[in-house]
Amino acid sequence: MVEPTMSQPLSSSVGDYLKAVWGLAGHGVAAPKDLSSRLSVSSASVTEMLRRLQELGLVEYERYRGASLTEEGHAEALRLVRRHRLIETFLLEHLGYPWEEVHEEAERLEHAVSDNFTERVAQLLGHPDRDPHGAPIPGADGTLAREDSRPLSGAPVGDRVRILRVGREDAPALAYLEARGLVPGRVLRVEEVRALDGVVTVEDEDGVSHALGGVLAASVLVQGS
Amino acid sequence: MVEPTMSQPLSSSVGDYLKAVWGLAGHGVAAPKDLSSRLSVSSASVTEMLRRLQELGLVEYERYRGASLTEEGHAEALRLVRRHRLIETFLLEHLGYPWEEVHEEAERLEHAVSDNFTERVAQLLGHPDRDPHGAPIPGADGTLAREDSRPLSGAPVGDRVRILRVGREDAPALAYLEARGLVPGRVLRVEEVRALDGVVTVEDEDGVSHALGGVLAASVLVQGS
DNA sequence: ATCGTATTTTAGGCAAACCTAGAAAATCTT
DNA sequence: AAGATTTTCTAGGTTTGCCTAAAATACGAT
Ligand SMILES: [Mn+2]
Ligand SMILES: [Mn+2]
Ligand SMILES: [Mn+2]
Ligand SMILES: [Mn+2]
Repeated sequence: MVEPTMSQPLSSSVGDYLKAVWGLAGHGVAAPKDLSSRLSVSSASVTEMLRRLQELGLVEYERYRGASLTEEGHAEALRLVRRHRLIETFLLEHLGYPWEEVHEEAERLEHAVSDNFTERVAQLLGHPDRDPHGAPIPGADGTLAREDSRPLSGAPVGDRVRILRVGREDAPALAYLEARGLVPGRVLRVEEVRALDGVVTVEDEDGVSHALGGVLAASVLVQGS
Repeated sequence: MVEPTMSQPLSSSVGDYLKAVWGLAGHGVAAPKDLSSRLSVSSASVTEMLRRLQELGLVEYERYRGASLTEEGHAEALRLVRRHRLIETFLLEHLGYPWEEVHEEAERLEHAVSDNFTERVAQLLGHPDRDPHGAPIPGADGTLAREDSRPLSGAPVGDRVRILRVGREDAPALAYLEARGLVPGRVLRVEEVRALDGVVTVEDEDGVSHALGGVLAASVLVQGS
């Protein structure tokens, strides 16, 4: 089913656009505005690139609407996401990087490593299925495990939940969460979800309470414990 | 003494040009023709880039003669060489890459990794002073150990010598040498250096003889055992 | 010293990614 | 249904890094 158009390797810009479309919309349509702000690039640049990506057969693009990934584009995006997440795991586990620093390095390395490198790292790591932030690592065959989690901000008060994943990649937020032990695997009890301002208060296993703003709480993904 | 012009990071092209000047001439002057063939780039491109490198303060360039590295350019070249050689060592020792495949991967990764990454790898490896091909690894402070070796092609017949380094980076030659165990550390006895065609015959520790063409023998660097 | 060859530079182009400014289209508000 | 606002596209421009073809320079050999 996949076109055999294995021409030249794609540039890092192209790759980052594909990842952005995937991250924003999955199989759906990503709006130029959202791509522009996610990639920190002018909307003129987005328009231009989307046209090129369509030319390359990587997205389906409709003017004034946005772009969705073709099968080929989707496969390429997932391949990059796999690399990114494996590299993050490697940096943390083998090079001793702090949790909040792995993302930036991976963002560059994902474009420079070969498939050979990627698979050797996967093997070294024992083929993990989640990265240090709890995000699932796509398989080498392009499959991605279904996610079964809800944002902490929508958890019922009183519930015991386990952090499955942290859907953030900016260093300050990650450093803050790690300092409080709010990392994947941690079990919490939901004390309060305040309607007024969205602040969520939780108690961790050591009896310590943490209050998280609505936006931050929404990026902490949990599953019923 | 080093200018504090720590502006934006240099591109991989710029880095590869600097490494090429260094590899061809060290502190001396590298000719455009040699850069052109080493980098597989037209001479017009070389002229253009040398002008830019001068503009950036990385080389001193004289028309129709070539370019030599400034202090800053030299430092940058050595920094890349350090990365390259550490990465090669890491690929071999920790990811199980075959000897002849490490160079190509390192050639790309050297431009994508951070100093942080590099120094963490150095630590993981125990701060090695030679890479898998026997080439010395520059220190983080920009120092490079003096080399005390001679080409095998110029060794006196009858001498016992130890391979210190293999000055080649193309996969076929490396694969050939490794298949015969002609790698750094191996001790050989020089049986014949034929004036006629430069072919060098050596006997290894297991009593096996090897005949190497003049060009290949010149790239095998040895020291008196 | 001059000729012929090799090397280097110049001139002119091209593609990838970015940008700003302004026009056009879509969407939200009243 | 306008009008105002937001979003997107178009037009035109820049930088980096490469190219080919042709002119200029340097060098080696008679
Ligand atoms: Mn990440
Ligand atoms: Mn990236
Ligand atoms: Mn190498
Ligand atoms: Mn390189």
